[in-house]
Order: sequence, then structure tokens, then C-alpha cells
Amino acid sequence: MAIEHKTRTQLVAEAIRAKILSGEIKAGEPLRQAALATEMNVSRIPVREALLQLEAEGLVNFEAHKGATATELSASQIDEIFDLRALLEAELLSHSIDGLTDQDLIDAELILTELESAMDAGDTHLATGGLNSRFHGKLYSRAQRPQTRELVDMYSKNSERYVRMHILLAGGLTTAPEEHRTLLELCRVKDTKKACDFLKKHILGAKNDIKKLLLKIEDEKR
Amino acid sequence: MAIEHKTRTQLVAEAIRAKILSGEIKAGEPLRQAALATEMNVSRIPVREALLQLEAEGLVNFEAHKGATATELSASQIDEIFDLRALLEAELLSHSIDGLTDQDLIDAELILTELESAMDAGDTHLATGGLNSRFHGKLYSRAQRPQTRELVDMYSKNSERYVRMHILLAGGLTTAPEEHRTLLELCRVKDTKKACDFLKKHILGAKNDIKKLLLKIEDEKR
DNA sequence: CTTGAGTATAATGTATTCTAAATGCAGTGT
DNA sequence: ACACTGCATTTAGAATACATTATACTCAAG
Repeated sequence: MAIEHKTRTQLVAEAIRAKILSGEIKAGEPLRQAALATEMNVSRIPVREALLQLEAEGLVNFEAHKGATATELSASQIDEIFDLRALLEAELLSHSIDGLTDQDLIDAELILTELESAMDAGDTHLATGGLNSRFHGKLYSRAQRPQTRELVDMYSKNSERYVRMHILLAGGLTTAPEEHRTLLELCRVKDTKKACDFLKKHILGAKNDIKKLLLKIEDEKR
Repeated sequence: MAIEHKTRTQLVAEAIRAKILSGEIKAGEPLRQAALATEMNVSRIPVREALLQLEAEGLVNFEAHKGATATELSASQIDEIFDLRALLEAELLSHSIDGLTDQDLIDAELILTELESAMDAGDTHLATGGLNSRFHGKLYSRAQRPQTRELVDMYSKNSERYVRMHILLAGGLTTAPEEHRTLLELCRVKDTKKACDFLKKHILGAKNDIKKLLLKIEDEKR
């Protein structure tokens, strides 16, 4: 593998992204270019460019002359994003499912097992999000739909913090494990229609859980 | 109305975008920061930032230390993008159709008439693309799905140059007028299912036309 | 003639510096 | 007490200057 020469902009973008996704930077919080620059020992230029990138990813709002803030997703936006995810991920799966090899399915199952034990252990809510993404990603890996995949990854990253919040506050996605097993089985028998429908329901179910939680929080603010 | 203080970055982005969409900058062509900067009488910073924005829009490829090039869409990418459009626009329409007012439908019909006379006149292929977008946009205007809308607009902008090319080379989207009328009628009677299915077919039809054209061109290159 | 190291060059990436916009505050006048 | 004006401060936007990377080219060795 070729050595990677990462540009400062990319490094800064990754750092800020991580901070937003981990919740270290809270939604709505302003992101001062100068502060970030000194903190990371770079000039403001790479910071600006990183912020622009993050804006494209939907993690940051950028207003001319006013600065950037971490995006704050309302319940209705969550709603829309999860609808999109259901639509797009089902589309991806439908293009991928027939191409899935036995090895892919084994890999997916291994990820699932890992995910389950991580959840049982109760530790590292950090890991579960990543494993969840990896499981889904494995199922989509044969889709040969790069643009769709990019969209899906973007939205999934974007909703990650809310999923994590959900896990923390609601004590975990308790229904997810069985659902994942079912989904995997449907993929194994190549039942495209059922698998896609089930995937949609799976995503929309998560949406409803999270939305309820968000609405409660929004209420409590008053 | 408040006067708008457009930042140089925004102005540059608009200028470059227009050049790419109009074909003045051809696909695959490298975009030199310095050249663009002097051409527009700004420094390279706003040019860089504009290019980053355009990359997010999918109009430009940005490779570290190598520079930016106008994106070149292969037949397979066209394929995928139009599939996405079909999916997303049908979704939008399904959320919008019940909210469409009589006035909306009248407006849409006016745009259609304008579009048809523009095509009859044979002039300004420039106008037809815009009118086409406006017609579709009108139908989606009540969807209340801002994120989806943004995506649709992005992809529609991105494929605009190919649609335009299609119009030029194939002598126009000859089947489009009737199809648009049919679609409008289905919206008027609020037949969501049929309207969405028809819209998908409409978009996928355009895709096939354009793909054929592209494959022919790609062949001719050899 | 081909291949490879090394250098030259041209382009991008980044730091520094300067400019301009937005916001808050003080002071004045009503 | 209130509103308005103008200044000061802070922050972002943009220009200039410098550093780094990638690539094209040269030239020598095999």
C-alpha cells in the first residue's frame, strides 16, 4: 500500500468531525476558526477548508462573516434523514444482495457476533456505532453503486450521534440484535424483496425510537 | 429586501459552476487555481474554497497536490445518478402531490406551455433545461422535504449538462411534452401511485436515451 | 535503447498579514 | 428612560508570501 500524505486540511477535518460525532462539540455550538487553529497548531486556512468540507457533509452550518456552528438536527430533520436512509439503503441492498458471497455473509455474521458481545459487555458505546455501520456496509458491499454508497455513508455518519445518544439514554437498541439476524438470514436466502422491506422497517423503527426521544428532550427544554 | 453581500468565494463558485454547466469548461479539463484567480481578479484562496464547494456538489474532482478537474461522468455513473433521481424524485412527489393546490397546477401548466413553445421555436436550448427543472420543481414544491429536495436539485444540476447535450445531439427530448402532460394530469387527479410510477419511468427513459448517446460517443473516441 | 536516480519546475498546500464585516457598547440627544 | 449614532472590538474573508509535493526532464549507467 502506498504511503498516505494526508494534508493538514484533511487531518483537521477528521479531528473536528470526531469531536462533533462524539458529542465533545455539542450541536449549535459555534466553531471559532482561530481557536481551532491554535488548538491544532495550524493556521486558519486549513481550518476554514475543513469546515467547508464538514458543511458539505451536513455536520456544520457555515454563515458568511458569522462563522460556523455544529448543526443541530430537529426532530423533523431526523425524520426526513431516516426516511432517506431507508429508501437509499434498501436500494443499495437490492443491488448488492445477489452479489454477496458466502464469505461476505460469514464476515457479516462475525461482525454481528462482535457487536452483540460488545453490547452485552455494556462497554464502549463508541464501538457499537462503528460495528453497526460495518455490518450494514458489508451487506451493501457488492452493490457497485459508489454514489449511492457515498450518500448512505454520509447520512449514516450524520445520524450517528443521535443513534449513540439513543443507545445511551434508552439503554441500547434492544431489538436490533434479532433484527440483524433476521436481515442476515434473508440475505443468505437471497430473498431480495423481503430483505429490502425488512431493512426499511428496521431503519424506520430506529427512527421512531430516536424521534420519540428527541421530542421528549425538546419538550423538556421548555 | 436586504442587499446581499456575496463573498468572493460564492461569486467565484457561481462563475465556475456556470462555466462547467454551460460546457465552456469541458469534462475532465483541469482547473488551475492560479489561472482562475487571475482571470477573476481574486487571490487563490477564494478560488480554492469555491472549488471545494463545487467538489461537494459533484461538479469537480479535487485531488490533493494534483489539482481539480471538472468531473467526467461515465455511462455507468450516469446510470446510477438517474436511478437515484428516479428514486428520490418519486419520493418527493409522493410527499408533495396531496399538497398541490389548484394554483400550483396552473403554474405548472404555464411552465409547460412555455417549455413547449420554446422547444417549438427551436431556440435557446439554454432555456429548456431551466424550464424543465422549474416544471419538476413545481410538482415537488409542497413536499416539505428540504434535504431530499436539496439532493434532487444537486443531481439535477449535475446531470443538466448531459441532458443539454442530449437535446442538442438527438434533436430534443421529443417524447417529453406528452409525458409531462400525462404526469401533470395524474397529479391533478391525485393518483399518487400512478404519478410516481410514471415519473420514474419518465426519468429512466431519459436516462436510457442519454446513456445510448454517451456509449456511442465513448465508442467513437476509439 | 531502456531504466533509474536526481534535479528542476510548476502546481498545490499553508502561514502570515491585511481588510472588511458584524456585534456590542458608550455617549449623546431627545 | 429611550433610541439613535458612531466607535471599538472581535471574528471572518482575502491577499500575499512561503513551503511542500508531484511530475517532467536530464543524463548517466546498465
